[in-house]
Amino acid sequence: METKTALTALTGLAHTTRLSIFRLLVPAGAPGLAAGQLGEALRLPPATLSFHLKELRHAGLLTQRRAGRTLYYAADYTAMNALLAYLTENCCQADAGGCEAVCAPVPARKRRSSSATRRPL
Amino acid sequence: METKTALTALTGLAHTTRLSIFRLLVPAGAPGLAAGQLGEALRLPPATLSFHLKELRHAGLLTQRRAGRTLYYAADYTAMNALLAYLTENCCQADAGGCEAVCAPVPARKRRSSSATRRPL
DNA sequence: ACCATATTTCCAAAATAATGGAAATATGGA
DNA sequence: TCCATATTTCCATTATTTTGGAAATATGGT
Repeated sequence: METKTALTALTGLAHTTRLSIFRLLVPAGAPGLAAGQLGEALRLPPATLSFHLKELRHAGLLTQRRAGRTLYYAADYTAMNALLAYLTENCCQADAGGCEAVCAPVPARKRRSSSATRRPL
Repeated sequence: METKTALTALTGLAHTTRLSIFRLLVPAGAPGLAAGQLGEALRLPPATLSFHLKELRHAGLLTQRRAGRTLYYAADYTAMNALLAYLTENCCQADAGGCEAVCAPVPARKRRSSSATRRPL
């Protein structure tokens, strides 16, 4: 992934409203949610919502699909994965302690709290 | 991880200069790099560099360590992991296709390009 | 053709973030 | 104490982003 791409993705997520939108869409999967549903859930004026949806879409984080009058937005998992990969690239190159402890994949048995048991999207 | 924390972390990374700094520090591991080294590598005026380092530090992404006159900065892997976990929380809840294909952990054998073979930091 | 709904685009005002020179602080050495 | 090096803080200027009302566009139903 190119730096510029990663940067737009990060900028996309670096805003309260947009992060909320994205996080509503992550569990929603491929069908996604209608713009209206998002607007109601987050209580946003249409223009504001639309602005942020465009932003996220241009950042490659959302896909758009029309069904009749309503536009459905869904999280783009592939883009998300690419971003995560970009951020963690070349981790653990240095051998000085502190890295390995955290870098090592979490053992399958005895999982820690959800925040520590990430798996690829 | 709290939304607010994730948001500061994302805002921290959502800037060319800061993303560059962070990515220089990721492979540098625990010893990190001196502010001066970063400034030289990125050709930044001291005030600008300092501004961004503070930003990253307040975002919890960097740790600071003094050795004599020089300040060393290092990437905070724990914070990074928490952020990644936060972003991917509740992935794959919906069963409609498109998610599983991407969500499934990459098979150990026959690894794809580096951008597809992320492992925890 | 006309009306209703869903959503977007336009745009100007308001808010927020970034830049870098100059002065200040911190540390170490002679 | 005095000087040099490393880095930060101060702060005014400049640049970028966000907001939301009003008007425009898109689609579907009658």
